[in-house]
Amino acid sequence: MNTPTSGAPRRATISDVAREAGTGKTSISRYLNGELSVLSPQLRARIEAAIERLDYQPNQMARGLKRGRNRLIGMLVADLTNPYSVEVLQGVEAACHALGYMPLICHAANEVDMERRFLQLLTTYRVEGVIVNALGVSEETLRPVGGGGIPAVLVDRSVDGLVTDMVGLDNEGATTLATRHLVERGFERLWFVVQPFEHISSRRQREAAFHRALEQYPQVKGRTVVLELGDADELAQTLNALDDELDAAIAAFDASPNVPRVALFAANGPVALALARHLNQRHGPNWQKRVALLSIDDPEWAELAGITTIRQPTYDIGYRAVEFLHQRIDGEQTSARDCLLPGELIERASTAR
Amino acid sequence: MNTPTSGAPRRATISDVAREAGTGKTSISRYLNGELSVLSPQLRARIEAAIERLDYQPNQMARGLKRGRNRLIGMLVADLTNPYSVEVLQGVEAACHALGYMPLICHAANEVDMERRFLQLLTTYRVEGVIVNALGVSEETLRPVGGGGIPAVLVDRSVDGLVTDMVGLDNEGATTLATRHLVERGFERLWFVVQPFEHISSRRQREAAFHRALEQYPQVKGRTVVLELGDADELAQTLNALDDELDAAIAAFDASPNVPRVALFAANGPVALALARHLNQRHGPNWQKRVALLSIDDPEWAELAGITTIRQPTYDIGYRAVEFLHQRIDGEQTSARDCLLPGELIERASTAR
DNA sequence: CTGTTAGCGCGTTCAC
DNA sequence: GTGAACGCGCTAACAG
Repeated sequence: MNTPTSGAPRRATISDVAREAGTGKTSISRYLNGELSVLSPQLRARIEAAIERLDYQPNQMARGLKRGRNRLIGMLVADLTNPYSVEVLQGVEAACHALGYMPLICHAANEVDMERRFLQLLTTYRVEGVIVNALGVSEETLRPVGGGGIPAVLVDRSVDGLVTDMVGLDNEGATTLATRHLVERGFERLWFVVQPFEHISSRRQREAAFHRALEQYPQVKGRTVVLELGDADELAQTLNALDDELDAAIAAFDASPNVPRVALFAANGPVALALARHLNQRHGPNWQKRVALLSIDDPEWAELAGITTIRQPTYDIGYRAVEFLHQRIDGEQTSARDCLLPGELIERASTAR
Repeated sequence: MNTPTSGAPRRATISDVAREAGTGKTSISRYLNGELSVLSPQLRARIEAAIERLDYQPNQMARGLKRGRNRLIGMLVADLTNPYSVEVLQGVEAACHALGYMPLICHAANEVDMERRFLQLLTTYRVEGVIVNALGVSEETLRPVGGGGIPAVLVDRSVDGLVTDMVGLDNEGATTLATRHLVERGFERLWFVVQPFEHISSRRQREAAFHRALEQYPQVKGRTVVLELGDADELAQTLNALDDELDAAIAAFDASPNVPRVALFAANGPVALALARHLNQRHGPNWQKRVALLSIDDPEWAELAGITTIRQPTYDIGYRAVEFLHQRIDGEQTSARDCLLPGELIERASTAR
C-alpha cells in the first residue's frame, strides 16, 4: 500500500548506486570515504556518474550505526532569548564546522523539565558529547552526562557535584574590573543587582567577588539587590522598593554634590535590561543622568542606551567548549579542567564623570 | 577519580536487555512500542526491571533506520542574532514538542554557503521535513527540498521558483496599518528604510505596500531608503547622507510648525536598531524628540527606546509552520498554501503627538 | 585493485 | 504469548 509516485521517491541507497555502477557496495563505500587511491580511474568515474544520476546521498544514520560514531554533539542552551547564548552558539558552530561535528541544538527555554527531557533525548540519539549551559538547579538531571556517561562540558556555570570540564567568564576578574572602574569614576554607593544566585555558580561568584573587591575601598558602600525576573509581580515590587531608596540617594546628591554618587551594577544582561526599562519608564530617556548603570554582558542595545559593560568573550567560550569536548571524545583522560576567559570593559557615557 | 573502565561503558542494547530479562528481543521491542496488552504481566515486570537495571535507552538512530522515520525535522535559521528568529523558534519548539518531533536547528549565520551546506547535511540525516527561513538569494540551493525532495515549509519569505507552503506576516496589512498610523499621527514625510529588498520577498512586499498605502494620502510624501547593514562603510555613508536631509527637514519644522513632520519607518528590527543607534549617537538620548521611528518587529529594546512597532505573531508563525510540515509528512497532497498572519500595532512615545 | 561476508541496534514477519 | 530469522543502509575485515 505504498504510495506510487507520492511524496517520497525513496532515496537511493548504496546498493542502488552499486548496481547502477555495475559494482559492489564496498567500492562505493570506499569512494565515499575518500579511499580514492585504491580505485581504478574508470571505476571511480562510473561511480561518480552513478551517484550523480541517482542524486545519491549517504545515510548518516546508517553509517553512524555501523561505525559507532555519528559526529553529532548536543548543545543544550538554557535560554536562547539571552543574546549571550546566541553568541556562544556562534562560537560552537564555528568550532563544530572546523572539527567536523554537527551540533544538535536544544533549547530548554528556562524550564527544568525541558532540560531533563532534552538531555534524555540527546543520549537517545547517541550524540558523542554535549555542551551544556545548564539551568543549574539540578545535578540530578545531568546524571546521564559527565563522569560515567557521555563526555560533557559546561558553559558559563558549573553544577554542584558534577565534575566536568567547564569554560566561562573569569567572574572574579571581571567583577573586580567593573567594581574598580566604578570606584575610580567616583561612585561610592554601589548596588549589585542580580537574580537569585544561590544555585547558579556564575552569579554566586560575581556576587561574592563584588563584595570582596569592595573590601579594598572602605569609603565605598555596596549592597546586593536580588531581582526575580521570572515573577512579574515580585519584580515590580522589588523595583519599586528600589526606587524609593534610589530617589532618596539621588535627592541627597542633588542637594549636596558631596554626597556619594550612586551606581547600579547589573550581574548580567537580562538584569540590566529590566533595570533600564524600569528606569526609562520612570524617569524618561534621561534616566542615565540620574543613575549610572553598568552590566556584565554586552547586548546590542547597550550601545544604544550608552551603558558601560563588561563584554564576555562569548565566541571564544563556545569555541573552546567544543575543543574541550573534542579532546574528550578523542579519549583524553585528564581530570576535569576549568577555562576562565577574561572580560573586556567597554566604557560608555553611563559611567562617565 | 578517572573513569574506572575506559571512556565509553558501551550502552546497553536491546539484546542485552533481552538476555537480562531472560527473553527475546521481540518482547522488549513490543514493550518499548507500547504493545503492552500482548505481554504477560510477569514478563512485563521482568522487562521493566532489566531496563531499569541496565539503564537502557533505545537507540533512535537504529529504530529510525529500521522504520524509515526518525522524527527529526530540520529548522534552518538565517540569522539567530535576529530576535525574530528566536521567537519563531520558540513556536517551532513548542509544536515539535506537541507533535513528537525533534527539531534539528541549523544556523546559517547569514552565509549562503552555510545555508547550502546545512540543507545538504539535513537531507543526509534523513530529516522528515525542513522548515526554512531562507536567506532567499538562491532557489538553487533549495533544490533538494520542496517539490521533489523532502517536505518543506518556508518562513517569513518565499523563494522565487520554489512552490511550497509558506507562513509569515501579512506584510500588506501590517505595512498599511503602520503607514496609516503615522499619517493619522500627523507625519507627512515618511521615509521607509529597508535593506536591499529585490531578492527577499517580505522586504519587497513591505516596500511595495508602503507606497501603495501612500496613494491614499496625496498630501504625504514617502520615499524608500536602502540600508546595507552588512557593509559598515556603506552603512555609515548612507546614514550620513540621511542625516543631512533629516537635519534640513527638522530645521524647517523647527522654524515653522506648519512644515510636515518627519518619521522613519524601519522595515524590520535590525534596520530599526541601526537607525536608533545612529540617531542616538548623533543627537543624544533625546533623539526621539527630533524624529519619530516606527518599526516592523518588536525586539526587547523597543520598549526601552519607546519606539512604536508592529509586533509579528512570531510564536504562531513557528507553530503553524510545524503543523503544515506535519501534514505534509503525513502525506497531505494539497497544493502549496500560504498562511499570512496579522501584525499588531504597539504604540509608544515615539509616534505620539 | 575489487567483491564477499558479517554484523551495527533495532523492528517485523512468521512460525512455535 | 513468545522467540528465531531477516533486513534497514552502511562499514570493515577478509579474501581473491
